[in-house]
Amino acid sequence: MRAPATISSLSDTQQPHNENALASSAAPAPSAGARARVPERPTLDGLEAKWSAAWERDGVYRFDHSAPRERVYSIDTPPPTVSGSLHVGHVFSYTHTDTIARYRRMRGMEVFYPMGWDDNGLPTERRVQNHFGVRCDPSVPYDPSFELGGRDSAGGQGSDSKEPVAVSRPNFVELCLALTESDEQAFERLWRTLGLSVDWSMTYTTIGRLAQRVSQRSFLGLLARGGAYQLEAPTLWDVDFQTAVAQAELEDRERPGAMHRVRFAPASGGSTDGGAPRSTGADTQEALIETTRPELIPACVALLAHPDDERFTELVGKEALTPLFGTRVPVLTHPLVERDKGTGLVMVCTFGDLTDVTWWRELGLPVRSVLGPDGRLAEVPWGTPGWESQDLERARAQYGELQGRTINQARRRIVELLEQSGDLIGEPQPVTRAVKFFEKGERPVEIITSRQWFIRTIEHRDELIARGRQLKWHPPYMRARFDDWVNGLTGDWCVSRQRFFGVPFPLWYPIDHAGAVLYDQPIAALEADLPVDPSTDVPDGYDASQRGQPGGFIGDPDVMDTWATSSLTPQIAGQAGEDDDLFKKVFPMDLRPQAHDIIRTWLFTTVLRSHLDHDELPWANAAISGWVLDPDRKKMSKSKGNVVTPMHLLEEHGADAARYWAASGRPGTDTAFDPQQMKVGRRLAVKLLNASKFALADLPAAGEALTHPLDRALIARLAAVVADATDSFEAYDYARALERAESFFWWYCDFYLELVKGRRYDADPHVSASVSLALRLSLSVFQRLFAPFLPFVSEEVWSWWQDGSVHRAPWPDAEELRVAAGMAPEVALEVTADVLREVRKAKSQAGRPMRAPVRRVVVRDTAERLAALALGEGDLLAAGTIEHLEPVEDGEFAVEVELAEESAGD
RNA sequence: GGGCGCGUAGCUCAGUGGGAGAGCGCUCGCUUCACACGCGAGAGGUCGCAGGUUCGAAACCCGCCGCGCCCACCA
Repeated sequence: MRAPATISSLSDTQQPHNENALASSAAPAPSAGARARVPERPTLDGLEAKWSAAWERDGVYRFDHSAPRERVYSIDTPPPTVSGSLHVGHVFSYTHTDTIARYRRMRGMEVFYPMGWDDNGLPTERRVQNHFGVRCDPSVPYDPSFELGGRDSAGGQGSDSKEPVAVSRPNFVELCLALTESDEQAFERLWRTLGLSVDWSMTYTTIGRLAQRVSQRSFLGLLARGGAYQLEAPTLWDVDFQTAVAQAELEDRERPGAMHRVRFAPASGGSTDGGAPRSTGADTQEALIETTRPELIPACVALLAHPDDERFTELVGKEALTPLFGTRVPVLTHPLVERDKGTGLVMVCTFGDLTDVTWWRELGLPVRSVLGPDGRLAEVPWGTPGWESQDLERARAQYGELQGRTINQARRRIVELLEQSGDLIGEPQPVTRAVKFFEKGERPVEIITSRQWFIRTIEHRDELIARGRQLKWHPPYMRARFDDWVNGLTGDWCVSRQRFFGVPFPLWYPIDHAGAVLYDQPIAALEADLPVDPSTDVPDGYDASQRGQPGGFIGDPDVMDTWATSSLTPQIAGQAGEDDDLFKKVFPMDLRPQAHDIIRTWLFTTVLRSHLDHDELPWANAAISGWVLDPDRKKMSKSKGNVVTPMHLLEEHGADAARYWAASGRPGTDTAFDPQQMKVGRRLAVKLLNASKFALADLPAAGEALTHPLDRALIARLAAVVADATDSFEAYDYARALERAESFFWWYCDFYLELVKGRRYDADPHVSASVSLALRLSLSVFQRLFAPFLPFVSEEVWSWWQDGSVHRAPWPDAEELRVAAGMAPEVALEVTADVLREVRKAKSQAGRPMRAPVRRVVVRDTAERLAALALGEGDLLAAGTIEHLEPVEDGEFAVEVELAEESAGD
């Protein structure tokens, strides 16, 4: 520990960038006696442009690859979806992360803080299709000289009448890349204006070659270890995008529907296959079911009752006939059937919902599929096995009324048919029920049987729960959402998508001499060839002419789920398998910042992939930010029309002010969008300018030590604030760190600065020496405390008197301040401020100016506080323009103020 | 149906066992030599409701009400 006298030696500790920054954290004096360069009229205008250019030029945020592992703090930055629009939510959450990054950097860490752009996936495809008027057709060969036909912007010709132009997948991907590039530039401009301390030399994209190599390499590894498999199975399917989707991508939406009560006639003559229990003869009990999806009646494969439901004991074991189609279906039991729902009897279709899949699987029911991938009822082979009917002609005729129609059209039609046949009992009852949608889709998801790739997930459930406990969550209660999700998983992760702008599966399949594709014998790409696009690249041992030919090969047509790439952001940013030295330094990462709505997707899948590939957590900490709500407490969204353009926000209020608002939102908490808070932030920034100007302009020489009791008390209180802010940052509570620094700073300006003005302007250097030192120390601390939040104004005021960037200056150290303060009489500052407040009140209530002279002040207080008051008496008399101070010992604090006559002085 | 979070001044929020607070807004006053993007002062609250623990509850426990979010096999 240092003695107070050594403070003066701190004047030479000013360091060039962060060299061994942990060694010392107080840097109060301007370098080598140079006078501070304080502008005549300090302003916030133009600071964003000035300092973001300077930071870029000086490489202030450049990651030092030579730093040892122990000094690296790595951040798994969320790559924003660039084809989406920018909104204030981005400003909000990215600011949170940036304050943490800046704090760690000032703590002497080399911060690995890359930016990524999430440009693959459906949102980009949709924009490209509309923007360029094209459609991707993987069967079209690549055209290297493909030019856009003037379909975009200026031309205008044909944009309304023409069919979309079919282009190859590589050409389509080129168009996606072209369009996302301009989006990415807009994002980068915003981030730079906001002051994110990102190292822009490490930017990646989720469709880039690096991301593709890492994704394909990871997939091939899983495949080789048996962690990935393909299966022909019922899959969640979006009929608009015509692709499989994953459980994690579903959301519920309330939709109006109708409940239909439908009659199934008993099947006479018993079962068609001899094994099943036979009807005992003349039973005539009808089976009534209720359904919201009558259009799936032709896909019905069974009726189910609860095993204990006595109402159906007669029926169970027999068969019923589907109305209209006359297909025999067995009546069975299953414990998942709820007796009090509907009629107690439920129709199982292939497939109406996920429960149907469960029943189908567990009861070994056949598949009778009517829905095509385009969401229309497909042609079905009546009369072939599985499509029998009591009356084939009628079945064909009735089904003909439905075939080719969309689900909704078919539903309307079949209700009419059921009415006509008398199988609809009563009127359909309107109901509102939750329906599962693909989160980006516009029609409910269906379940369709198809061949897809899966990553094994379910069997790792317990390990994943354990990983969740290992991870430090900020705030801690967010872990519950992870646990909920993992415990609720019902199937492995389907990662294949029947789309184009994504990472292709690095696989081909042989075609046998009869022309059949051998899906169970995939040909994996060679590691050295990654990334590959199997739609244009040729597997080892084949040549291009064999594509699609008997004895040749065919490429896997699918791309990976966007989360299959995003789940590897730590590996992509850290260049796993590309730059092992870098990867070892940054992985596992220190921090994953993200919003709470994608815990089940991004956070979960990243934990899973890291667990499968590296057998460890991808990061030590997860900091979960909330959302930005509009003043009505609803989530801000484009569709509600309440989105404020972030760039406009930064221009109007200034980046520091916007950051102040963002940083006031506590971790994990949804926060209302509030321009008022930005005005408050701007005031704080202006205050820092002006307080710095006061403290630094023409400041008399600093002394060796803090000799005045009020100065020592101030530094002691400051030490406590630094300790509090530091503890808060260590707990990832940037909002608390800001709040502590801010409230003390306002107190400092209102009381301390006013109290010491007399000594600060005193011509006698013996009088001004201590306060000069205190002002330097305190200003230096405040400028650094605010640096993570208000990087622009902090850098500005720091530059007036210090070399190097404040953002590479050491974070203030509470212990050093305590040592400098020595045995500080903190109560002296308290009681002096208490009396000053009373004097101000008296002047205010008398309507007099603050400099109005005071003849006499009587202070009643305890002996202890009066003794402390004596220590600050000189400053108090000057600040309050008081002639006489009269202490009276008394238990109760009370102040009498006698103002001088108004006419006399003025 | 299950879970998580929230409910404190008109607004945005801090406060987790012992004086009910901050900022904004509002009212009044002050051209004070860092700052009028300022300074000073003031008004304003049965801390969602009801019980319990405790000498003492805004805080801890139980129940209820309201809001938000997540999850669920929602026929």
